[in-house]
Amino acid sequence: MRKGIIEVASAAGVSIATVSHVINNTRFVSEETKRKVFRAMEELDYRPNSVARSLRSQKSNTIGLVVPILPSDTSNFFFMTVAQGIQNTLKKHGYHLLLSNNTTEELEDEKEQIKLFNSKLIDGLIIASIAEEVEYLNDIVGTDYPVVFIDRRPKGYGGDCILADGYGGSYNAVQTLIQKGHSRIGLITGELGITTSNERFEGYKNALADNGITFDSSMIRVAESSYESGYESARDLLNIHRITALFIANNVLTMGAMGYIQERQLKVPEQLAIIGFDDYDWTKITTPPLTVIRQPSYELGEKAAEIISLRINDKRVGKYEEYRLATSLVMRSSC
Amino acid sequence: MRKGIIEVASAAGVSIATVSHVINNTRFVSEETKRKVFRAMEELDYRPNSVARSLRSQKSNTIGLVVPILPSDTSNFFFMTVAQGIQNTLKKHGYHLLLSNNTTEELEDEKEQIKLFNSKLIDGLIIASIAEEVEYLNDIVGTDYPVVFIDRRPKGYGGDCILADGYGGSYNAVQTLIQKGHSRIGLITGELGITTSNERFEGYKNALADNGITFDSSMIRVAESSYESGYESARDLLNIHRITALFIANNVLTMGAMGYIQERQLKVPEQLAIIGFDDYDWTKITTPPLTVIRQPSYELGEKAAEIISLRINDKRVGKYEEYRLATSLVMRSSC
DNA sequence: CTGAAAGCGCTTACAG
DNA sequence: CTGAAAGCGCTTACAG
Repeated sequence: MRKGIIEVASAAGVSIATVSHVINNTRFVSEETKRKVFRAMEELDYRPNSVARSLRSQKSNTIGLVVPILPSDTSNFFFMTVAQGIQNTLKKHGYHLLLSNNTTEELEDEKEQIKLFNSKLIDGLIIASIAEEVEYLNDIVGTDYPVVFIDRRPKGYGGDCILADGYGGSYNAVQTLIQKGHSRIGLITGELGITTSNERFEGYKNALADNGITFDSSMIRVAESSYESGYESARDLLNIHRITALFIANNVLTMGAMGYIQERQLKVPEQLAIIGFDDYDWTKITTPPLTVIRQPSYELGEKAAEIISLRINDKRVGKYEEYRLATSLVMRSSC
Repeated sequence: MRKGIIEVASAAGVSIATVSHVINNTRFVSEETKRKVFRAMEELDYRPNSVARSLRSQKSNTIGLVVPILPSDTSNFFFMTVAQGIQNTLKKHGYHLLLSNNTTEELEDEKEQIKLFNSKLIDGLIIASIAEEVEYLNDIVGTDYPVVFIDRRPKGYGGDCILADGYGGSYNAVQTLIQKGHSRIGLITGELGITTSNERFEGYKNALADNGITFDSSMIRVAESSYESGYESARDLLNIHRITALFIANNVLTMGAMGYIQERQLKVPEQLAIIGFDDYDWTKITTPPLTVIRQPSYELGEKAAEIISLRINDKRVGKYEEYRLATSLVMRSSC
């Protein structure tokens, strides 16, 4: 049986109101009284029941996180790294993290998860929505708590947005390949629609254009996010085209494409120059080690956690902002 | 403003008690009345406030998960995969998942996180404790809720235990190397103490012994769990010894060791045969693709979630059990 | 077959 | 400087 505030109050010889105010530092209490209360809490090993606290104060100190991770997609560690960044910084701010994966890529599923969160009374929501358009949030969230969007920027609802500079990273990658003398540069990208993929695609196109290289859509493969799909895209592309370089615009696809390239025993970068996406340790151990565009995924999570806690505590009011975290080229030996 | 049970009751023309009983199916209500209540709930888009529900019923439908993941250890996806397995099956049982990483490898931190969970009223705890001895749980958890241990089996507190057969996997790996003609087989293992590492170490030793090969402790490197540490261990081992085969007993260390081996341009398996641990997609794309011991991490999470929900609902009472999930050898080209 | 009411453990006006 | 009491939104004996 855990002790409650009543036991503490009586042990300290004060009212429960005073105990509460001492805990929350919410009105003046004399040093003397404070000491007695602290002592009583100590002795009883008192921990405030945060369920009761939540019910009364209508705050839960809990943030909900919804990210899309297919069960089949066992290699997509991007959102997991983001989640870690979120969790670790949320903890510093005294918030808990309620985790929910959208495993079906269905919008209904996403809504359902948010509704579940609602019944638990969350103070904020961090979401990488699968939808391009999230007007539905008006019905479900209303103005009950702030929403922070990560990785992609949907339309139709107001919230801060934490993104990596995918456009810049992609431009940079293609520019680098061009400078190395390539002009027949293939692209494997995740499905278009979400801003993330769109921007990376734009970066590819603009880098070509700025260098006077004609865009050829047959050098592009749009793939769903899976190892197999990356593998097949690389195979198709390399069998049809005499491309001399390949840029792969996301981490799972990079892995799959490398699977095909390793199997086919292509000499990299001599026969094919490669730049992949996302900097994980495994990119150091391919043969040769992979040049990649790094996006700061952990930091993206940290930032999202920071921003949402500012919003919750009204430190930041007014216009929603978009935060862009820089990407960078990590040069190794594949190009 | 969200609607409460009172609005539903008055809209349906019944008492709140009846509404509650309809929702929870907890006593007989006439079909007629049920219909009215359901209609009212529908119209008002009523969602029970689970904070209030928790406070009153002393259940939260929430499970806490504590796993150790160092912030530096950006490649340790084992527990993340486990967490996914847990989350996905918990969702099916109607439970939420509260996630907390122990990022310091300090026992105090672990305790603190559990205490935080306690104040939120969790119904169960799933934990991969960093401690070999968890008697402290008696004070913190008492008998308030069931605890399920994953990945490693600590002493001093009663709870079901979900483990992979690390001993068997390790034995199998070494046995395989021996059958390929190797007798000078190095081992890189995570720090001993936790049962996981201990068992894998035992498997290594017993496989040697059963084949009449003398154990030589100078062929062993004990490393902390990081890419760098794996890299350095491989370097040390290969510089000192003429080993012809290497077994690496965890995933992060495998990656680090492969980093060194790739850099040194060793011919695998000709100059060095290798078996690693954990089957991730990246093991397919090294040169050559890596033979590994697979442990079913996602399934381990699923199992943990299943067991804890059985315990919570008293479907399973009595003696705590240990569940062993089989490991398997995934043969590729590195040995 | 259903209702009136207590109470889960806190926070927070109100009052002095 | 501090206390008495209402109330957050439910569940659950108790009663009929």
